[in-house]
Amino acid sequence: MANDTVITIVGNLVADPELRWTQSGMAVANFTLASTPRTFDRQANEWKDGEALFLRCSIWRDAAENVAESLEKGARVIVQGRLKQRSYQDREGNQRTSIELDVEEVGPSLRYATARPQKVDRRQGGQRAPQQQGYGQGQPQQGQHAGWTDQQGGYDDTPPPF
Amino acid sequence: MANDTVITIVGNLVADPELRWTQSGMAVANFTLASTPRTFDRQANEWKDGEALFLRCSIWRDAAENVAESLEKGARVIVQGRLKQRSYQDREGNQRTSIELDVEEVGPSLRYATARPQKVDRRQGGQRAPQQQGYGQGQPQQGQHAGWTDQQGGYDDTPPPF
Amino acid sequence: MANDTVITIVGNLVADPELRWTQSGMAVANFTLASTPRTFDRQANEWKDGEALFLRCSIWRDAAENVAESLEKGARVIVQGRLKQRSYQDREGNQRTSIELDVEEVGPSLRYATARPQKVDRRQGGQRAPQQQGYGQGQPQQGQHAGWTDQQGGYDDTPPPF
Amino acid sequence: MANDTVITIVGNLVADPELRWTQSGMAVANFTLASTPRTFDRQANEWKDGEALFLRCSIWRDAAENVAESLEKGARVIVQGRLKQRSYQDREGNQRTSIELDVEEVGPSLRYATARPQKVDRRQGGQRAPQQQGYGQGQPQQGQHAGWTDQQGGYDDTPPPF
DNA sequence: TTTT
DNA sequence: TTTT
Repeated sequence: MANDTVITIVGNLVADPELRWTQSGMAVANFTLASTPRTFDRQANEWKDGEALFLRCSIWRDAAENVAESLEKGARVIVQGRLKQRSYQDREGNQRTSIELDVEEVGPSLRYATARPQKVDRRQGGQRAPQQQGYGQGQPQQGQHAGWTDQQGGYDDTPPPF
Repeated sequence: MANDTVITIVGNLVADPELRWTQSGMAVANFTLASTPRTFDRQANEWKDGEALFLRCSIWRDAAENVAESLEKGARVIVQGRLKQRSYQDREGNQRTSIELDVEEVGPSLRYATARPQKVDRRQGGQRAPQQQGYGQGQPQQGQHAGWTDQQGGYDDTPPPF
Repeated sequence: MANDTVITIVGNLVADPELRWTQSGMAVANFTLASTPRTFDRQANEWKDGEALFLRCSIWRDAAENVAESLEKGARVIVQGRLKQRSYQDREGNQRTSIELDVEEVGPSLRYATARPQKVDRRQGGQRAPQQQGYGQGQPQQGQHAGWTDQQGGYDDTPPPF
Repeated sequence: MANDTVITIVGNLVADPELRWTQSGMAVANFTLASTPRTFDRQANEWKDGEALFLRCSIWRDAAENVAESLEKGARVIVQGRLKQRSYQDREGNQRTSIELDVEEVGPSLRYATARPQKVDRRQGGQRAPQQQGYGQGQPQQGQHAGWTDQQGGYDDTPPPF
C-alpha cells in the first residue's frame, strides 16, 4: 500500500527564491534551504552545529508568488512538503537522481526578534491595515500585564522549555 | 531512553493570540489552533472536511511578542513544537489533564493569495527595506518569464503535485 | 482549506493493549503511550528526562489484532497517526474533550538490544513461524468481546482517557 | 540558530539490509526504502500510486544488528531519523552529494495481516523466546565482516547511493 | 472555536 | 528498486 511522505524542515534560505512560470502560466518558485542540526558534543560538553543539509525546494501557484515576495536570502522558514526524486542528466550524459522537496506549506519563522512582519489582511483583495510604524516595540502592554500577574493564577513563572 | 516528541501541525487561529508576561518579565503568548483534516469520502466520492482538532498552544520570549504582533484570528500557520500534558483543577476540584503544544517554531502560511507580508529586514534593528508598491501584482516579471519559457528546458509544464 | 494532522511519536506502552470488537465485528485496540522528552539541563550540565506525555491511542482492523499480539506493557514503539479530539461526559455530567491519537502506522522499535522479533513471513496467506506460547491466535478473546459488545454497544462508550 | 532535521518516513525495503562493521567494531546497517506517495487523481477520480522515493538509510550499533536480523526485502517499516548530505566522488572524479537518512528509530509496521512478530522479551539480559529457525544469532557474518574491513577500511568509502 |  |  502507498505511503505518505510528508515531512517538515526548519532552515534558512541560502539565496533569494527564483520565480518562474510554466508555459501554461503557472508560477513556480525554487529555493534552497540550509538546515543545520544542533548536536550536543559530549567531549566538549557543549552544543555545536552539525553539518548543514542543503535541500532544494519547489512550490507552485499563488504560494510561489507569495514566497518570491515575502522571503529572501537568510530568511528562516518552516516548510512542509513531500520528498521527491528527480532525474536529470549530468554533463557527462549520465542519468542521475536528486532528492528535493515539493513544498505544500511554508511560513517565515516568528522565532526571533527581527521576524515581525505586519499583520496580514485576510479580506478579499489583500490590502493590509494601515500601520504607522509599530514594529518591535516589544514592551508589555500595561493592561494585559497587570491583569495577568495580578491574579494568582494562570501560567506560573516556570522557565520555558527551550 | 528518552523520546523526542516534536510534532508539526498546520491550522488556523480561532482567535487573536493572548500575550502575557510572567512575573519575571518573560513574554508568553497563547492561542488555539483549529486543524481540520481533509478526508476523502468514498461514498460521496468527494473530499470533505473531517472534524477539527482544537489545540491549545503556548510560545515564549521574543517569539511570543512576534506572534502577538503578526498573527490574528483566522490566520493559517505552521507550528512545530512539543506536545505537553498540563494538570489543572476543574471547578469541582478534580485533577484533570489536558494536552497542549509548547511551540518552538511558528510561521504564517504563505500558501494562499492573501498571505503576502512584506519582506522582513534581517539587519540589526529590524527596519525593513523601503518598498514602493510591489504587492500582489502577481504577474510574470517579463525578463524572468521570457528567459525561462523561451528555453526548452528547466521545469516542464507538468501539473503541480497538489 | 483543510489541513493534514498526521504526527509521529516514539514512546513506551504503559500497559498491555486492550483489544475489542465493534458490534459489526471490527477489531479496535487501545493503548497508552508514555513519551518522555529528553532535555538538556544547562544548570546541571547534563541530560535529563522531561515530564512524560501520556497519549491515548487507538488502532483498527488487522492492525489492531497485530498490536494486541505483538506489543505489551513497556514496549517501545513508533506510532504515526492523526490527533483527534474526543468528547465525553465526566462523572458530574460535564461535557469534556480529550486529545487522542488515531494510529495509522505502528512498529516496535528496533533500537535496543532486546528488540529482536523474528523475521515476518510475507508470503500469501500470512502463516507465520509456529509458536507454542499462544500469541497470534487472532480470535476475539471471549470475555473481552462479550463484555464489550453486550453493552448498548458501539465504540463510542469507551471511558475517557485517564 | 540551529535547526532540527528529524523526519519520519514509511516505506518498504527494496532489498535485504547490508550489515557491516567499522574497524573499531561498530555495527552499521544500510538499506534502501521505497516510499510511494498515494495521490488522488482528479481526472480518473481514483487513488493512484505516485512516483516512489528511494531513500538510502543507515543505522548504527545494536539497532543495526536488530535491523539485519529482523527486516528483509519488502518489509514495510516506519523510520525516524535525520536527513544527511553525503559527499562522494563519482566515476568521473566529480564531487557529488546525495541525501540519505541517519536512522534513529525504525520499526516493522504492524499495519497488515501478515505482520505479526512474536512478542519481544524485555527482561534484563535480552534473552528471547527460544527460536529454532536461526534468526537473531546476532553475530557478525564472517564473509561480510571480512570483506568489508579488509579494504582500506572505515565506513566512509562506501559507494554512493544508486 | 478556525479555515482558499 | 519496494509495496495490502
